[in-house]
Amino acid sequence: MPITLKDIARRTGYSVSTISRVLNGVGENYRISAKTRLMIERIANEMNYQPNQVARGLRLKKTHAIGLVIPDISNPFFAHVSRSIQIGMYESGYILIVCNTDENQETEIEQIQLLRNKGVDGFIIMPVGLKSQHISELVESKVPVVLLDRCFDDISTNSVLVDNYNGSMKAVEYLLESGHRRIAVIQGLTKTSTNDQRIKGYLDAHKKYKVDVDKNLIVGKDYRRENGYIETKYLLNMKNPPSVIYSTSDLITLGVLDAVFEEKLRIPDDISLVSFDDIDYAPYLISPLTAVRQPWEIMGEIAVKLLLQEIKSSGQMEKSRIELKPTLNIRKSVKKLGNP
Amino acid sequence: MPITLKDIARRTGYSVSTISRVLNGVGENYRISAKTRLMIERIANEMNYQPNQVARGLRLKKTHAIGLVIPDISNPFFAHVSRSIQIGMYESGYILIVCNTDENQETEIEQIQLLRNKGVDGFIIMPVGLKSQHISELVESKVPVVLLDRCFDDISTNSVLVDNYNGSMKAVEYLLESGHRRIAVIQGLTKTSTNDQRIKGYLDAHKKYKVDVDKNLIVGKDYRRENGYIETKYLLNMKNPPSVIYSTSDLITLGVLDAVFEEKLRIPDDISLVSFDDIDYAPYLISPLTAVRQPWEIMGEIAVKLLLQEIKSSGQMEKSRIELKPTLNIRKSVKKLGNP
DNA sequence: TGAAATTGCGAAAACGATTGTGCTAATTAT
DNA sequence: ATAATTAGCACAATCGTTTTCGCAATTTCA
Repeated sequence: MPITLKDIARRTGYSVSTISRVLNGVGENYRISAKTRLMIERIANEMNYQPNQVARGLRLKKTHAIGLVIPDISNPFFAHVSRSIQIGMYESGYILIVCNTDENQETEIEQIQLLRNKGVDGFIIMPVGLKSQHISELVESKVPVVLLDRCFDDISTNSVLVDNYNGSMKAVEYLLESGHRRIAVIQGLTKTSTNDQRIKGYLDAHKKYKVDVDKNLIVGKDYRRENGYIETKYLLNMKNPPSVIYSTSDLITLGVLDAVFEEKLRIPDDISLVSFDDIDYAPYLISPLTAVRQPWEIMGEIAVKLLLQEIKSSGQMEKSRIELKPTLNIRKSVKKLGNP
Repeated sequence: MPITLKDIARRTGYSVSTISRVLNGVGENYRISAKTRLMIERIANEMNYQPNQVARGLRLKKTHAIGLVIPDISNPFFAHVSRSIQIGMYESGYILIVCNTDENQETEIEQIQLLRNKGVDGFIIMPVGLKSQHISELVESKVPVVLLDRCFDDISTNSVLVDNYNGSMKAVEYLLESGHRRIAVIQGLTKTSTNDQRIKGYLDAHKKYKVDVDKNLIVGKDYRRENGYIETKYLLNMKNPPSVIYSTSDLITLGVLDAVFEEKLRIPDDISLVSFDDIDYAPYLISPLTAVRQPWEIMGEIAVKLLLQEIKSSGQMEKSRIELKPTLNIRKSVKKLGNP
């Protein structure tokens, strides 16, 4: 049985309220004498008193817990961001309740509701991105929220993301400059801001270079490894296959590699590859992977900062949307073609 | 303002206790008439009542939250296990409070205490492994605990781990059979069960093959990438360098790769490499990596199962220690040497 | 018809903390 | 000497649930 204030009260002879005040350091305000204070503190220590945070949460309507909602913790991008968030939040005295939505919109809605009932003080959400109403309800209820990675244009929230449009554009421009003309792209979840921006970048880069886009080269529908595998199999077996595959996320890239190796093709000799999301192992892949890197740690740290501010200002803060620049790490997975 | 039982009571004219009983589905036991039940349920739905889990947690002394304590969520091994645990727990109605200890023993102790105060119903802990007293205190207090990955022999807890000894032995035997005689090993955190078993496997494999061990080839001290980097730099520049480096974890392997590439060496021509912990990208590394694979998902699922049982039996269950077999995935990072 | 049984529900005490208000004794002021 | 302060603390309400106990009204039974 854990020690409660009542136990200390019995032991010391003082009342529960006095104990509470002393242990909260507001004894002086209530004119608790120094002698009493010291004695209470000593006994509390002796008994190793640990405040029950559930009770405190009920009374104060603050749990010092925040909900972290992510699609998939085993995805390196999310894992790194999560770590950064965890550390920042813990330093500020918050703990993290982590939920995986598995890229399922309904699961996300359900989990957010559950977390609200648990009384979390705020949310950092990397949304699936298909629906936004449940999130705008949060915002309207003045629940502190920060969106990460994907965002919505129709609701005003704090959000942290990378400039997906420009990152994608840079990557595709690089491909075009390298002489590629048939550039396949494997999309992530369509109808999400992130994906649409990346595709827009892809299209606009083509436009800028006055290269026509073959719509058949725009494939894929979600962020799973299988999506990468299936679409790559399809692309590689086209009558007129692409010379390069642009994968829009690290898990997709893994599927692409599965298929490329199954087909016994070599990168970049037989097929070039570029990826949005740079993983730790990218430099050491069989063909060091050219990839767009998102600043993980920074994204996490900024999200933490925004959320803490939002909590402090209790929803009165004006929302900020922070967009970070991704960088293109050029390695060796893209073949230079002679100007065609 | 969220709706409370009191609000529904006012609206319906019934008492808080009646509302509570009806919404908990035990109305019949208390002879609440069908008419009343239906009416209360209807109104509760209309008002979109969501029970306050903090209050419920206080009253029931059950939060339906469990603490997941891991060294580092950005490590792929831990990330995969965590995902598996998250999914299993969520299915059973539990949410996860996740803490990163950063391989710091004191942080771990602190976080476990914090989680207890938060009233978690149980723990799944992947301990740092240097101290065990705080964990045995948990067990003595009948708090449900499952240890994962690393464990302690001196306390009796549920634990799930791989057979590190045999996994390590298999890997080193393979190296010896491949003709290697100077096998360097980069350790993880020393004095932890996991590491010590792996080193024991390393030593016993040598013994079995009657090969003397050069103690200078046993290096390293923790699981960080930097450790892999530094020790590899050291090993590669010895007067009599090893022909193969055995890295005991994926993060270390990353550091090894950093150093090997910096030295412009080729794998396996100039230096062979084998790793404990198989990562998703292993087959696609510049030299497809030979590695010991731990069954992530299964480890997570078993941990969940054990914890749920332990919670149900409220600490009366006999503890089980479940050891899984790792497998050696042989790829191409180890050079075959002619029998020396 | 009166006692016993049943129906249908409410009051109130927890759970463990925080906090506004109030009360008594000692001290100070007048 | 009496009134006014002040020091030092306790009471009790509160947060939103759950649950034990019980009570009045109705029905059943003899």
